[in-house]
Amino acid sequence: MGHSQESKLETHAKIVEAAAKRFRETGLEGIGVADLMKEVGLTVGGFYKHFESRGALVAEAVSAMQGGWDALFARAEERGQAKPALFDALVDNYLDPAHRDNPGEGCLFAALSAELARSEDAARTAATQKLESALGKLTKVFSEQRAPAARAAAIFAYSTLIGAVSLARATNDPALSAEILSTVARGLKARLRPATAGQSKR
Amino acid sequence: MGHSQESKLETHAKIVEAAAKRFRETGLEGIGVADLMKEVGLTVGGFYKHFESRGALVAEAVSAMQGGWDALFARAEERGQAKPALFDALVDNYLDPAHRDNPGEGCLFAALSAELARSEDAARTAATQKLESALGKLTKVFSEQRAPAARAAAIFAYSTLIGAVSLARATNDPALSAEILSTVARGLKARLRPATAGQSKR
DNA sequence: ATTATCTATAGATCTATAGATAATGC
DNA sequence: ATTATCTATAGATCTATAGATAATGC
Repeated sequence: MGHSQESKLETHAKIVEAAAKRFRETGLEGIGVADLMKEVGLTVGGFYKHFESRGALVAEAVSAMQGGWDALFARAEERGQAKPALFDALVDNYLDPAHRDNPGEGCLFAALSAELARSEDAARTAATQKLESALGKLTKVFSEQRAPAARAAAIFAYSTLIGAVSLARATNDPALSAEILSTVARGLKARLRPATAGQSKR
Repeated sequence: MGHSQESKLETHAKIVEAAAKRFRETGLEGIGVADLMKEVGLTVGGFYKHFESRGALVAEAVSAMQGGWDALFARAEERGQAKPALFDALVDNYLDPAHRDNPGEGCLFAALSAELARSEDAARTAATQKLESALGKLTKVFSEQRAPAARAAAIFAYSTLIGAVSLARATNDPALSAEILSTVARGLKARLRPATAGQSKR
């Protein structure tokens, strides 16, 4: 039995992390409180000292779900990477088979949109914040356009990405799944890649 | 107690219809066998004379799920509607708030992709057939292009539609939800609407 | 003394099966 | 006689709570 208040905070964070991964893998109802606690090396009984209810954990876990984009944005910033190259990197990363095959570390929306639609408001509010945050970042990639056009491009591209991974995961035909990912990657780059600043043709 | 063999077929079909609706509304695990039977006016016990397991019903229900597109394709055929007008009708219908708000009668993939990814092969195979069928119809809308380009356009547009409705359902911010639907509808028409045959500009 | 975690369990599910009942259809 | 459906229930979940245990921290 661990006991310090500091270790309780660590425990809390570990439960949330495990839930953030497993919920994306198994769905929001695909794993029970007991199994989540076991994954962190604890037992059921302690759970309700950390969360008011299972639903409270769902909301916290949604807030904690990070896809792989943050690193790409950070790297682009650091290297002074141009917008078109960043856009390509985001698309390639999102539509990589590795993302399709590892929902536990992947995009919240590709994994959980449908269940979020049926969830308590706390979880949906957390998801909405994640969505606005992702759209905000993506909008900057299109900043050579006027603000409304840039936001529209972000919403359009994000929808396309999420739909493609959703379909690629749903089918059990590997060829079709691969075709969806590669086709949509090509399509997004051909149709939505931002122009380099001051560049009107490529 | 109804008993004839003919009425058994009717009963079977009613169970599948109810499941096709309720699974899209509540998720594949959101309603139990007992409640599904109750919805058709029957009790649990009879279920396993109709289906070998709950999973067998899931697969049959997936096969039975029809979105609203068939009617639009039929009407276009009948009226000799041009491709661009049909494309616009498909987009507007799919991205209508009524579709977002009524998953039970809507697109299989917007409602169940993530759960299908975790389902038994029977259900995923049924879903794959539905997907190929939808892509096949949509590919014809782009038939003024060469075959590979038309199929690519269909995959791209379908992904975008599914992602948009997924996001519009997930958020609990009504303004954002409406913005996603209208933005993606405008974007698809601007970027992917097929040209009328023989028409190089609009 | 407080509290983070443990064991144990109540109460509410849900799938699947067993055996009874009452129509169908030979 | 067969069988479509019914009632009842076994066995396996899962959420949440009660009460015990053993460190922490005043």
